Amino acid sequence: MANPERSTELLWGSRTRGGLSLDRIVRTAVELADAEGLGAVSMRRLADRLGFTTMALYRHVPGKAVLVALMYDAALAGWGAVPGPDPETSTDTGPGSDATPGPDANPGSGAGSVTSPDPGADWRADLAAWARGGLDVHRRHPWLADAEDPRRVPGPNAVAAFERALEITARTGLPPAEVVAAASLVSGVVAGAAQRSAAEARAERGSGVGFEEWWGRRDSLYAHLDRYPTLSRLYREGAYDAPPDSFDYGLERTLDGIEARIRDVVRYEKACEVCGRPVADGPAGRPRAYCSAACRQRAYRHRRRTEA
Amino acid sequence: MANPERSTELLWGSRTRGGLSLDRIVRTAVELADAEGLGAVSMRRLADRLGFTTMALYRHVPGKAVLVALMYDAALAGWGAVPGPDPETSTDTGPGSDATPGPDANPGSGAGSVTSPDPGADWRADLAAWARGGLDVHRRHPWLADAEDPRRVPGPNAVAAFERALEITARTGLPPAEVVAAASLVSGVVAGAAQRSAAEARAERGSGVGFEEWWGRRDSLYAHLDRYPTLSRLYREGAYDAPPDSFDYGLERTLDGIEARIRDVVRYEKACEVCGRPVADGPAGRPRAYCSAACRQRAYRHRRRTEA
DNA sequence: AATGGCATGTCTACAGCGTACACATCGGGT
DNA sequence: ACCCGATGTGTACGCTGTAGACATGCCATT
Repeated sequence: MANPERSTELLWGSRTRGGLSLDRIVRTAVELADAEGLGAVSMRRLADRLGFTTMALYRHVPGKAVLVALMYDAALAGWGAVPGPDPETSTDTGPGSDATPGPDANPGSGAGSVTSPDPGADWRADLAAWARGGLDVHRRHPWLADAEDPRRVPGPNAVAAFERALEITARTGLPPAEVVAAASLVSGVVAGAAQRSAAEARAERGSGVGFEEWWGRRDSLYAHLDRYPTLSRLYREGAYDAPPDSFDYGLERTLDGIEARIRDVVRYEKACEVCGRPVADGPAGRPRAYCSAACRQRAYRHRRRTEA
Repeated sequence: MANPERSTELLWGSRTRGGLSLDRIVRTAVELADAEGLGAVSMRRLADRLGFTTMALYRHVPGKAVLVALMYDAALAGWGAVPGPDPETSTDTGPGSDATPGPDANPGSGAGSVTSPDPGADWRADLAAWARGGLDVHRRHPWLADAEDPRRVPGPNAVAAFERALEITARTGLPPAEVVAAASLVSGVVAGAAQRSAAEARAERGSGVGFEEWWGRRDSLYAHLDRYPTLSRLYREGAYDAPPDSFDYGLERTLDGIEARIRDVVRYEKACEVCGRPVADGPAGRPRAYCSAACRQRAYRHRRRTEA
């Protein structure tokens, strides 16, 4: 050990300064991405910011794809939380701060929960709140949309978020496959809005010009649009003067659609009195009790026998 | 001209072989992207395929961003077309083949069109067909999702497609701003589904393993999922056995939502019998005929006068 | 106490990307 | 005859992710 500086540092320096660690890497990467976008997170820049060389990162992370996966789940911390009335809300960042509130502290799936006595009530408000929460998360971490990957193994935070959506959606009484489909649909609405919002934010930062101003200067484009009758009629009628927020509109329409679907399908949630298979009522008339003529006949014979 | 080869070529070679041209570049780029994804379209590879050097491309295109914009609009050719019963359907490819069917050959916005006598009828079927057409386009060009850009100037094909969606949606009788919002919403559903489909396709090609198989091997993930009660209950109940197609489900729910919105809002489309301004019915009760008490009183006085 | 092995960090190098810049060639108008 | 713009070529720069060889320090075993 010919270097006394190094000795001094090791002997007297703050002990925690030294090690690179997975947590520090991921946390710093998330900060970098929050500030400058996922594109700004290169291994070199990240290493620089951490005060190490590029290749040091590879001692803790096998490659960039995995790093992004870790960032992704870290950023999703808290989305799955039940919004309860407790004041502590901002427990977000960091893969180390185990913000995942253990799904087992569950919001009353089995025994009746105290706060909301009726099981199916207010799924719509809760699902809307969940969606808005997701949009908030995406607004805090605009790069999330760029980090999407259909083959990514979901982490605890991602699963917790989806579990929460399923728990809410399940209260609608829709059949299981549709619960998943509906929750996924709303999740997709959130992801789509987040993507548009993030892309616009990036464009604005990249060009230095705001949305309104940029599109206001496209006169050479608008000159061509007279040829499209519906488009120009709608424009003349003020369709673009005060457009509704596209996320709100999409979310409300989607929830309307799910609501309509519930009206159509919940009556299918009845079991055949004989064989237990689901019974689909007709579009009108007296509700059916049996799934088929065979079962009805079987029930009839059974009744005859026991009554006799 | 010391080079006799060059002379021979110029004198005897096929005349059209020579020039690089914007059309050829864009067409070839689209082919390349169709076959190997947008990521495979680098200026070097594209130039190689065309038999020129990289920098030759820059004599025709200012940069890659513009090239992608040209590819994008070229790939959208045909989406805006009215699906009339004519057998010629596959007029898709190429920025040169002016496939845009001139929006002025319009589908009966003004005078009553012959084929569909009732104006509002079947907006739902038409909009669904438009959405499916869009998904088809995206399936033929899976890279379209990667080429999205909120600040891109739309080309004629993109505008034609949106015009078609607006034309259909306008038949619902929704107010102008909502026509745009609803059409955009459906467009977003298409884009979202296309994105998921493309990402999955790329993952499949990249890993060489199909969706089912890949997720079937994630046992080490599923081992963790017991902790999530709703998720595992739904799984046990078979929610994942025969999942509905996510695009179909999302599209139908979205159209349901628009339908519900029409029921809620179309009654607002009535004009005050006195001043002509729009009259909003209350949430219940007898429909209003006047926009204000003042107008009602004016109408009453007018009636008294004319009857007397 | 010495030693071997492993974890950690560093350095150099490579293939790929978009594109700026200097240069060669050719056709057409002054 | 001359020049000039359009077109195509070749080289080079800075950026990316990461493979591979090398140095160092700590821990467990001998």
